[in-house]
Amino acid sequence: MVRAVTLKDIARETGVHVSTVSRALDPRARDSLTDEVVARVTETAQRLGYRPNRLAAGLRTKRTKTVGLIIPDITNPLFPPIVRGVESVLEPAGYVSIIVNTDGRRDRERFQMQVLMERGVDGVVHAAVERDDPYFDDIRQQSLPIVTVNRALDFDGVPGIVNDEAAGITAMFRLLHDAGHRRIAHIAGPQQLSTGVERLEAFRAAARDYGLDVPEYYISRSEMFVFEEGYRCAEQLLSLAKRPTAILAANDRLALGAMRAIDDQGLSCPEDVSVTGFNDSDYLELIKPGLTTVRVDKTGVGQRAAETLIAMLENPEAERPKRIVMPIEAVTRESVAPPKAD
Amino acid sequence: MVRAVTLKDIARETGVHVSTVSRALDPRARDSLTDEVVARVTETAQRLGYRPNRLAAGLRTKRTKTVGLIIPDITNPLFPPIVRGVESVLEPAGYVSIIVNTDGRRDRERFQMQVLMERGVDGVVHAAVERDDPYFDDIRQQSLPIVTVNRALDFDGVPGIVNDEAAGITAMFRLLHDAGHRRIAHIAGPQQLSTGVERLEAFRAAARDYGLDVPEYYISRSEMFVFEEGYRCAEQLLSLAKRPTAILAANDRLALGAMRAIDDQGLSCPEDVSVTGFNDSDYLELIKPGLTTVRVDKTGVGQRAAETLIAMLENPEAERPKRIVMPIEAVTRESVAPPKAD
DNA sequence: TTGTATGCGTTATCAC
DNA sequence: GTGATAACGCATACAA
Repeated sequence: MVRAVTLKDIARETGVHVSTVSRALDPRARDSLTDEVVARVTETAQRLGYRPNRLAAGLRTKRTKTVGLIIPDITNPLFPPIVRGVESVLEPAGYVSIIVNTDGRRDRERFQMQVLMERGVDGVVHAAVERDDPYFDDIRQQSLPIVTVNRALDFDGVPGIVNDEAAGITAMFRLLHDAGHRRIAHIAGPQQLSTGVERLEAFRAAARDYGLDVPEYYISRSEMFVFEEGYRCAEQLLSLAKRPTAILAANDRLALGAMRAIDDQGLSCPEDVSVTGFNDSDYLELIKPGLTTVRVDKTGVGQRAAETLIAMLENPEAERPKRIVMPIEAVTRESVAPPKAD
Repeated sequence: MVRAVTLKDIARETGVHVSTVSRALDPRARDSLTDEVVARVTETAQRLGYRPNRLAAGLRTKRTKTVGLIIPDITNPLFPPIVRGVESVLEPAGYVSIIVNTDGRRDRERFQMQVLMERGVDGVVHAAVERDDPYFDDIRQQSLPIVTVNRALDFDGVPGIVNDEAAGITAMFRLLHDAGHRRIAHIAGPQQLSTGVERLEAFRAAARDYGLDVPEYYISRSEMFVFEEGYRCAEQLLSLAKRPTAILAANDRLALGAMRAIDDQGLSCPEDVSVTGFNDSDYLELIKPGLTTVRVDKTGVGQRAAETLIAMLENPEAERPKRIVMPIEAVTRESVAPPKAD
């Protein structure tokens, strides 16, 4: 930190008291002062290059205009656009964010939450929640405002901005079914994440709606939303006697892993096996075959999350939304084709 | 912010004075106290779940254990690994970072720097500097410790962690030359960035070393390191009467744009035109043909930058390094092939 | 070895 | 309308 211009300096310079300077610089208190004083103070502040010390203000007011942003891993391409969305709303409102990574580990989640509390964050945008984080009870008791984004908690009380998982999965299922597929397998996401369970449930529901009886061995559960797990699960599915003709993966990274596995087995996508993803990650348009997937508005969820949090901060009494579901869009590329005749 | 346990609470509970509690919790002051008191205080702190208020401490000590991290745009895949590198070093040292995006705009750079100063950051890791930022003079006078990463300033006094641009470009040039190319063009990066100029200089030097006379019209200057600019510059180069057989691009995104342009002209890479990039962005292994490029240790530069900054913070008197150059590695994939016979 | 007093920069609550 | 004063939570120089 660095010696900076303070209210005291301006007070000395203008010949008024510090508290007057403080008022003159506060839009809400300004009108109790003479226009002349306000003008002199603001001019001097400008001239001296005054910048408020947020630490001191925060110490006094208990509001730091800082929010925590908890994400699993910034190198996962899903999150940078969410982060930008959050910040695009925070910045004009005068907030900054402190970003912390959990790497999907619960102990780190708790630890990082403590780190944020030490810094006196006004609230938290949480993009790394697991369905049943037990420590959330504590958090709620401390009444620290939290909004989850992309994922949701199993219980209410914490607003969550999520995507329309059901619509997305249904759209992918329909695409595959319409192309003629009847042996459709699912690579499910981790079941401790809301996205994992909801997409699996939606898959089952879609199958039911289409009157398709999907055997249990057509559902392969991944441990994490990563390429390697997609590869592993796809290998399993492809080795089945009754090989599926299509794989509906719970996200893009799983889908990419599956595509690689298909390739490595001497098969090809989409001729032998069709594949779909979820998220529409940024770089997907560059790969071949283009992955048919569900586009989610990553920036949008981030923005909504930030807006929701700020609303909670500026108006603590207002009723909090429970869950905001954002619309999705199906993106058709080349990874889906009709199944080969048997 | 939320009502938390303070030193005062612990003092009341243990029957000693606040200052004693403060000392007992400070490793450097601890040894001036009775073991018994230290034990009682730490036990109580533990039990009550005490967490220091960093704002108050920072207000008092002028050190917040917070650093600013200025980047152009977190959605540019080059930066997340750098950010992780920085944080992997900051976190164990008890620091957090406030990340701000400049979008490559100077006015935003200044503004964000102000934002960081208001927050009392101890120092800044700057990944978005332009070569001759004029306001850097001010900054240096304020003696706010700064380290640049990935890019460098033209003048000394601010340590910079950079990659070995010359070695990277030379390696790509050699690959192309060894494959038989003699008509090698360059898509240069923006010349207000150190990476842009240094890679262009290195290109010229390499050509000289290989006794190749590269005409000026084989050098196409991009305005930004983006796909679209790579496309535009490549179109220019491909429309030349004496079409180059290889394009050495100043980074991966320019290279990808060039590949698309080649494709759109009915040509193919690498059969008709070879292409190389720089950075080895994360998703490159997924695209076809695989891009031959320069791998830079993104996490590594981030780590070194954080280490350097922390060293400056903890030991302000020590001499500061001027420039740290990190080694690179050539990555050979499929985008380079011998030129077609004329 | 421990307690007392003070101040970091700001804002809020009093007076005048 | 403006000034004086206290307090936020902590760290430290000084006393005892």
